[in-house]
Amino acid sequence: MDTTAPEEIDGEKAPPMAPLSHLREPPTTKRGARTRAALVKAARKVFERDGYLDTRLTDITKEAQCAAGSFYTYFANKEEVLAAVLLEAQEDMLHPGMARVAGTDDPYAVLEASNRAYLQAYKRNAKLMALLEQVAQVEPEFRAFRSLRADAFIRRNARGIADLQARGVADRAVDPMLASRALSGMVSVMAYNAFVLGEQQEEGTPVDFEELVSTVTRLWANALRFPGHG
Amino acid sequence: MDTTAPEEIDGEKAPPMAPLSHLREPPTTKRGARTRAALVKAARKVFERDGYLDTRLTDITKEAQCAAGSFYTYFANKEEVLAAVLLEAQEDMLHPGMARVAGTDDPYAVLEASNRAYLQAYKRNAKLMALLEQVAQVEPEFRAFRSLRADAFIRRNARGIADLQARGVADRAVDPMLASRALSGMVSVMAYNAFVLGEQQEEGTPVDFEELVSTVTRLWANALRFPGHG
Amino acid sequence: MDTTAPEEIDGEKAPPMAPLSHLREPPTTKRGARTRAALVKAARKVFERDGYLDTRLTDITKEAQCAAGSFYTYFANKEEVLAAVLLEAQEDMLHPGMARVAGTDDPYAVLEASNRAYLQAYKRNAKLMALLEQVAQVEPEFRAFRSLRADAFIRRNARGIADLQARGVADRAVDPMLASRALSGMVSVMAYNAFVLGEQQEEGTPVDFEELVSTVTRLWANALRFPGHG
Amino acid sequence: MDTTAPEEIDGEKAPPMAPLSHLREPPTTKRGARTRAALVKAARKVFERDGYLDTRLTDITKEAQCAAGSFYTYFANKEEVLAAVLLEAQEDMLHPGMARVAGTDDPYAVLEASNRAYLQAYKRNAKLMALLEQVAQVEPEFRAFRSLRADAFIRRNARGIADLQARGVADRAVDPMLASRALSGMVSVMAYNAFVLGEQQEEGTPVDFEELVSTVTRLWANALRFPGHG
DNA sequence: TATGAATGAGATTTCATTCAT
DNA sequence: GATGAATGAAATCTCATTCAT
Repeated sequence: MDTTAPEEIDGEKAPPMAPLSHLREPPTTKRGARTRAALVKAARKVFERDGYLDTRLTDITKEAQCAAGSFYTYFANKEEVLAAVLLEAQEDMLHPGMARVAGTDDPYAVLEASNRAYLQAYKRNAKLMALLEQVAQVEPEFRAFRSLRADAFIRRNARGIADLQARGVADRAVDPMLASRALSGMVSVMAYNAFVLGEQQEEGTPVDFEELVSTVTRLWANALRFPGHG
Repeated sequence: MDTTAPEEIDGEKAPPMAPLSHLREPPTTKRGARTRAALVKAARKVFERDGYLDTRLTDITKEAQCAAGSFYTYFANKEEVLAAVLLEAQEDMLHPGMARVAGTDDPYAVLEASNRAYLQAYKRNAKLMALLEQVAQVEPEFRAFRSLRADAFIRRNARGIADLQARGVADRAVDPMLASRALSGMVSVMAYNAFVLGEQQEEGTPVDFEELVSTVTRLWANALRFPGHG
Repeated sequence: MDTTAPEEIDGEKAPPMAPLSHLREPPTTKRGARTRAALVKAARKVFERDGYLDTRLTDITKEAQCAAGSFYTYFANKEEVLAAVLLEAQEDMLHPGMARVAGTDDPYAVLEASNRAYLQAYKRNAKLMALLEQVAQVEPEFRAFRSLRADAFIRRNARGIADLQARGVADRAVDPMLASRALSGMVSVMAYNAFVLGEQQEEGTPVDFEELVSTVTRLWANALRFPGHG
Repeated sequence: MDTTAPEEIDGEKAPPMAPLSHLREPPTTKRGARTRAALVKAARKVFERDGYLDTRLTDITKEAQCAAGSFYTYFANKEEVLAAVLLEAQEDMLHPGMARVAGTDDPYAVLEASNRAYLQAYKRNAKLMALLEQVAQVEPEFRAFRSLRADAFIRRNARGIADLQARGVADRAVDPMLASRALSGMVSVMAYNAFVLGEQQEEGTPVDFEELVSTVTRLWANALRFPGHG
């Protein structure tokens, strides 16, 4: 949707992951760094496999092939490893290789590219998104993080909508922020259904990716009354 | 959106709550019925207050003013009480006092009434919806129930969309089912954000209910290219 | 020393064991009462045998022949059982079958009887006193209890000293409270050395009980300049 | 009380701190000596601040600004550092800059000077005395050390009492050793109450130091029936 | 049916001590 | 000697579920 680098949207580079930054000092030695990395990697794997709640700390240390006590050298509890996991993944989750469509200004093309990029990123990180949804239901800290991530997209898209309204391309009757909430939400539910729920239940027709992209794009464009795509 | 009784949508009366029907025989004595009812009522209260995961069985029995052991006379575990709770509430959650707009066939008016009814029902049962979202993340059984509920709306709306397409009122370029998924999803996210998340965090502007209704209705109508609302 | 019932010393019946009264509801059933009693009894035994610090909760439940979890039906932690143990024993520890010497008003005889009673009670409860000394070093709550107990005696004896001063029998040059602190302290150290330390180290001459009584009594009487015992 | 150098009291120079002498070879290098000294100093500080039991080895090494592992180069465990700490302090604790009252032989004046010196030393080392009391409840090794220290004073004072009895100044009816135990104990309890407990609880009237000295001295003198101080 | 105490598996967490660098 | 991460044996505490009364 938008064509600016995400950091510049609000005119400032927001501190990312504010709610999750209770992290302690990074290890000083190489060995320490290795162990910590092994723990984070193991945590991600186990979380994605078993879910946050069913994961016991020892599952993580077992997977990381270290002693139970070693966990506490780097993290105070399950929440903290999860924060580390998300911190490592957030770059890819938040900035989905932006939608700069070469050589065009066509709003529809830009919108489609934006949606495609979002959905690709969602798909790529589907397991982590599933995890985030689960954790957000359980730990307020991560509920805040989920909101943060959602808001990043919503604001970006709101800015895009406002631009198009200014250019006379989008319906001026709707509040850009509210419309963005609704339409961004629409895309994210579709993504959740397709890539999270769609995977869990083997049955059912998996939606075709391109059909997904084109459907949400068309609905979005129509909703804002882009001209000429009748 | 639709104008038919919900049960007839698919041409058959689907067994509601299929995933939740592991319930045992109802109590035979009056006393038993009273105890069971007290437990279900207490469970709903405690679940809504503390969340599913943080609720201990003894919290429920304490609230119901009966002994811990009595619980097992009626339910095998926490899941079963929750099923009972949802079963009692599902009527209101599924059939939001339908949108039969007296004396009009105006698709826009019907759509708006439908959305208003949906959002009102969501708001009315917001705590239960929050609970359902939480539980769906944790117990596959209830994930299925959540899907069931969502699908009921989606199918209903898909039928509505197909009707409008047949009448030439809605854009025929989109698949009615896919469009319904997207647009129904859009409305439900908005509801979740407004009535579940909006309540949890005291800060922030609570969205005005009528603005919510009109925004989602306008976007929906536009997305399907209803004529004449330019 | 004094001849009044201890409760009346301060003109009011002080709430005994104030610092230790975090006890929860007593069990309702007979079975519960039995289990609780078994736990308290077992706790006393194990505490006296192994010391407070080296006692694990499971040692207590093992001794009481019940499951580890049952402990928490009655007590929140080790401190609480200890409080219960001390509560049960406090009567005997605080009111050592008072020194009412029949048919005499002889201050020396009264003093001696008082000291004998004190030392007998100390000896009788020597293991518990040892425990209390240990715990007082570790848990502030019990430090307060120890002080409470000590103060009960000190105030009682201060009252006795003041009486004797009024009757012209005791040296008026000393502050009764300060003198009582010193002399009561003297007796309690002797008791601690004899009955706590004396037992722990098998070697060494165990002091003769009557010699102990007569020595502290003589020193006490002299210190206050009782007349006529030259 | 006594007028002889402490080492000569028993006619022999007793090996001081016998129970604590499991110490290993002193470090050979300067660097080693420095590290060891830092550890002992840190240990004293942390022990006095947090108590023996609540002190973790890493608290000490952190305070000493060295690595956890370095601790084991010099000490086998917590007990050993404590022994080192006490060893360094024992000189001042045992030989309180003796009471040689210039130009007088007045037993009362000597006694008072002796008590003042003892109480001053106690006050000076109050935190260490508190520590010693705590540790004595927990580690038999240090219980023995505490006894050793107490006995040093008791024997010294017993010798003094015997001298005075020989000179006809003190009551011959009491056993000098037993009397010394009682009276020395009296002084030490007062010191403990004033300087250890008195500090812990901010409330309450702190006893005036000189009043303390004069009270215990008067009671002590009276107890032994020093003549002429009526 | 109702009661409420008893059970015990299982998860988290601490920290003295070891050991590779 | 010094470092600081790794180890793993405890110990506490929770709570769903059972069961005797």
